[in-house]
Amino acid sequence: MTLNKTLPGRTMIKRLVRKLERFEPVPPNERAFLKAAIARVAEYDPGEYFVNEGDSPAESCLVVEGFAARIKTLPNGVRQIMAIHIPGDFCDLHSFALKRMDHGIAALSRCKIAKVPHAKLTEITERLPRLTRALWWDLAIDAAILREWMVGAGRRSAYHQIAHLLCEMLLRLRSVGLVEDNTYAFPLTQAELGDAFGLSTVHVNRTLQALRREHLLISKGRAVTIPNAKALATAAGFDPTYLGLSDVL
Amino acid sequence: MTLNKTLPGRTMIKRLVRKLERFEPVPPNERAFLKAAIARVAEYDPGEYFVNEGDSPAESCLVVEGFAARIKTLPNGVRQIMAIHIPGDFCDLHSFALKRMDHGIAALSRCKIAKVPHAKLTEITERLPRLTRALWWDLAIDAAILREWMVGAGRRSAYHQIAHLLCEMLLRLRSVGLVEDNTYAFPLTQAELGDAFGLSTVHVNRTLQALRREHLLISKGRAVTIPNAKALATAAGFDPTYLGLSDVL
DNA sequence: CGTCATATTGACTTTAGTCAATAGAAGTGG
DNA sequence: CCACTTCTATTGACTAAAGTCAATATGACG
Repeated sequence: MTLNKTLPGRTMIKRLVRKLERFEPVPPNERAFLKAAIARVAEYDPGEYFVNEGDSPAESCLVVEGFAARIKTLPNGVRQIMAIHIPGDFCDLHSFALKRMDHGIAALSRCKIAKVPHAKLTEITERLPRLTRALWWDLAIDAAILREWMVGAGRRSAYHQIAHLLCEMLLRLRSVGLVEDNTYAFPLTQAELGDAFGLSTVHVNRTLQALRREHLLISKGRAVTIPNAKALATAAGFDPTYLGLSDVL
Repeated sequence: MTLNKTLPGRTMIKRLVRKLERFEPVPPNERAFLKAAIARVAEYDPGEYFVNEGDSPAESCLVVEGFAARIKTLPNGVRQIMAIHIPGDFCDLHSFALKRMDHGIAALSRCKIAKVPHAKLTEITERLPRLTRALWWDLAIDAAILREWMVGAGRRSAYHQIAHLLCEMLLRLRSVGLVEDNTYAFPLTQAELGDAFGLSTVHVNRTLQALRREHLLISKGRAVTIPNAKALATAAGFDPTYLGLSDVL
């Protein structure tokens, strides 16, 4: 972990505010409060956990740069990725209510995480009801994404699940300005994709090959290109409503 | 649907308050506010939807009696149950932030549902920060349950998933006083259990038989008895931490 | 008593998992 | 720049969990 306390708060919360404003405008005083709420910023390497299962954290984590994941580890060592977080996401807003974390949070790529003390969140609920509701909305979207994943896990084939995630990431990343030419950074390994969907690495590999064969996906290195978003969405049975985005595909 | 406006608010919110107090005491004024927030109470028959996918509800639903489920239906008609709600649960607290419901809510047994206008929830965020945080905590527990289901869907066998759910329901129902002699009402059909886990009815049936054969489960009609909770929990790999209950198994 | 939903059983199929080997890529230190 | 290690991706052969289809039983209820 690397500490970095000198960056301006403004760029830190830019993407979060952009996201929250999909719900309601965030006036200058709330923006200022959020900016000032960041106690520190830390950097982590891929694979590094910055919140551990069982912890009782005193601060919540805001992703500023890079990708992070919420992960549960079963007694037998098998892992399940519960959520993938991108810049602008509060990855454990809920943790401020929980006594013990039921899952950990790890960096998927090198990433920069802003820490907001729970005391500041409490203060928001005391003094800034509008912002409280905006964060509530963010929690609700987070839960909606989780539900969509749940449907995938229960009812969709490996092929559909992976196609669906690629669509979801396209929209989420686009909404924070991280997609260019239908291309975005996507640092998950095939093993991690398997952990997200409860699939074996082998099966993930074969499914990705199928998607590439059908020209729905081009991947080079850790970046992904979606040549035909509409076709991918159709193949995936993807309906973006749950994301609370108004974006067209 | 049947309307019923005459019941005292007090018994309506008893179980909710009991639950919220696991987080923080709920003083009389907050209790009174909640009581008064109930605009009406409705009754529904098994299978009846009281919130539909795509709705923009103006009120949230508190389960007073009976079981309800949050359900997503895929274009091909396949259903996925996202959550099972019991008395004392707010089943769509999050809906007040969402513009469109990404899932519906249906009665699993005959049930009695108290309706709380979203305006009242907004008022809570304006005037009762403590209660706001308690509800936030409730949302967080809800999400934790969803995550645990997600792990099940991804990483547990049918056998473990079903055993796990039986443990979860035992604790949740006990925490609201609905378990007696290790026995509780459990109105889900085998088809509905399948919808919850993404399993076929046939496979659910065979799995239940296995659990009964091993004397981990006794079921008569719509009631379920867990003769040996510890053994079931071991078989299920069940760790109750995520429920935020201090109950011993 | 008949109807409808629910539960059970058997035979066969499919999806995805496991094991094991190989190939590529990225990163490190000399 | 190269040899070396290590992680990641790919392939093949075989297995197992769970699905599908179809028939039958059981139970609740008007």
